[in-house]
Amino acid sequence: MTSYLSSPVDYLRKLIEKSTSKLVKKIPSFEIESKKIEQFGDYSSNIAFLLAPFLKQSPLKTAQKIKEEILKNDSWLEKVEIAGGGFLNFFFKKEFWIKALNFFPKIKKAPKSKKKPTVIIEYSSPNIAKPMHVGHFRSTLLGDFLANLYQYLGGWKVLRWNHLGDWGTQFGKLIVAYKKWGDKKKIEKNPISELLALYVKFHQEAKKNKNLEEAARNEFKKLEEGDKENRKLLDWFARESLKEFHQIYKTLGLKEFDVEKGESQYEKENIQTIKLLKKNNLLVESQGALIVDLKEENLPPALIQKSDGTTLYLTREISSLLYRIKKVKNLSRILYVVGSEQSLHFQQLTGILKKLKERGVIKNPPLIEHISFGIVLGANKKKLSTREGRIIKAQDLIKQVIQEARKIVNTKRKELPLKEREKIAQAVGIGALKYGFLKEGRNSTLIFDPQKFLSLIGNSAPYLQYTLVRLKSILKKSSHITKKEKNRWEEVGALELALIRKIISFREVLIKCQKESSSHILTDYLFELAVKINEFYEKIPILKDENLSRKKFRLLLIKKAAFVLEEGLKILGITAIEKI
RNA sequence: GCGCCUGUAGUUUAACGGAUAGAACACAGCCCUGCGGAGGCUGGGAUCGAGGUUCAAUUCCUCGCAGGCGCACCA
Repeated sequence: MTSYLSSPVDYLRKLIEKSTSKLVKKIPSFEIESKKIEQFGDYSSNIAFLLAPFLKQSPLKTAQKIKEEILKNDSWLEKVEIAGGGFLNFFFKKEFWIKALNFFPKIKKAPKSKKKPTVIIEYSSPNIAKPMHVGHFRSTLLGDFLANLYQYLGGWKVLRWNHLGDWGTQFGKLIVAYKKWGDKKKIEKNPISELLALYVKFHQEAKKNKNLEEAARNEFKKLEEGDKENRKLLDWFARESLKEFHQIYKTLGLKEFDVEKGESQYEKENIQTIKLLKKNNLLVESQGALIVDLKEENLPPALIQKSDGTTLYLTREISSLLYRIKKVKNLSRILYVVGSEQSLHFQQLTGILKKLKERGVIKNPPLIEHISFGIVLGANKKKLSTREGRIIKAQDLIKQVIQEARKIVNTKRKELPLKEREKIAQAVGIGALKYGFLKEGRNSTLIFDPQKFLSLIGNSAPYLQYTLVRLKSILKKSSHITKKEKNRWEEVGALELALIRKIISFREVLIKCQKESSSHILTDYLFELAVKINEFYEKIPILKDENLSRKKFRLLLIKKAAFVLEEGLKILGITAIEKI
């Protein structure tokens, strides 16, 4: 009944649909926008522009007609204006906004069904024996955010999946290097940097000694053929590396993964995969290797087995996909949060899945979606290469950001005990880092400048954290707010209205984030909300107000805004601290 | 060579084809007798180029220019 209170947009949409159904047979999909400029109303629609050609009238006249119909059907609008040659601008009554604020954030709960569809969100996926670097942040943070978002919005069983890179000829190189120059104790002490050093040394030596590459290929071949010694080494490398990765995840405050499974775990499945593809006449021999022809999909051929009989990245990806389809109940969607440089890879994977479906091998394949994002380049616009040591390690960056936050806390909050300052520095530093990645749309190439992530002012996590702390501080100092009290104060000003509008649209923003698999819509929204609320309490003293009902109303506003900020930060994975 | 992506203030960026292109940083000023100044307010400054489609183009199409990423035995 009151669901329109949580979504004015839905209300308007239905209203417009009802009001135009007499005018045309089929209503084209139209737009309802929340407007930032006050004179354009609370929301506006372009419906008249779209209907005008059907009615063979000017947009202006069409708008006039629609407006007449709307006024017959509606009871919540203060007025409807026509402007800009045919835009319909809607102004809600204040009464509506006050009711909506009291109602927020209640929503209609989706009926509880036992068979929730499962979504796998695959992200982070670091390579064993290599340091995690800034390139991994985009996947890791966006993936964690998406998983939080799906959980928050409900209706899904979410599986967080870490697909570890622990297979391939590079491990042949590492085994050669370890056998030649490795030191077990050193590695146990400092696993990844020691393993990386070995890897780098291999490449240096390989320039002089050409037999090394050959030896590496051999060691990897042995690994694929099940050599126990090499397998043991690989598993050990993996265990030691994971220790460090988990440390980073913990520092970043990520939720734990439900599944952490390396590429090396699909040996049996690889055999099955190749059998399956062969059986369905999908494999073709070409230059001694086995490929799937994807001309029908307008894609280059997909290499499945090398001429020496070993598998490739794509082969293991297919195996992993088939494994998930077999093991995960109600699997209906997989989001691969992986860089855009792999887009061909996922197109090929999709193409192969399609062919398997056409042949009836897989009946209800999940929707697989590559959530791609632009690569992260160094400040010199060059790719961050592990091999050449041209990377910014995750741990170093985290330390740097926390240090920056610590400096500020130490000067601004000298009076707090050390422990508390440290807690703040952590939350602020890591928050700023995460926010820095999440606030950007995911398509553009990110040129990574560490300085940028050290900024703790402006559109940043600390600004939001700071705002929230202040809001909470105001609420703490007030005792005039209870849940039961209704707000009767109705002389709401423009600032308050803008705030209510913003607060109410929280859920719409989240849904948009889900639809577009992007976090920047939420960060932008939270920032705008914070700016508005800062402006609000900067200009209007609340606690000193002698008009009690106005004061109560404003406190309610603060309370709801704080709620949105806190929930929003949680979904972003940023800690909302009590003190700052 | 082929394919995909990107081009917006000095910098980093936002805008399902919509009205006056929105921010942040930096820069120039202003506001501490105030619910926490990691704040608030004011100001200057931008759509790579040329065509086309449209009532309306940063957005769509074509051709350029510039950058990035892929393209068979790496992952």
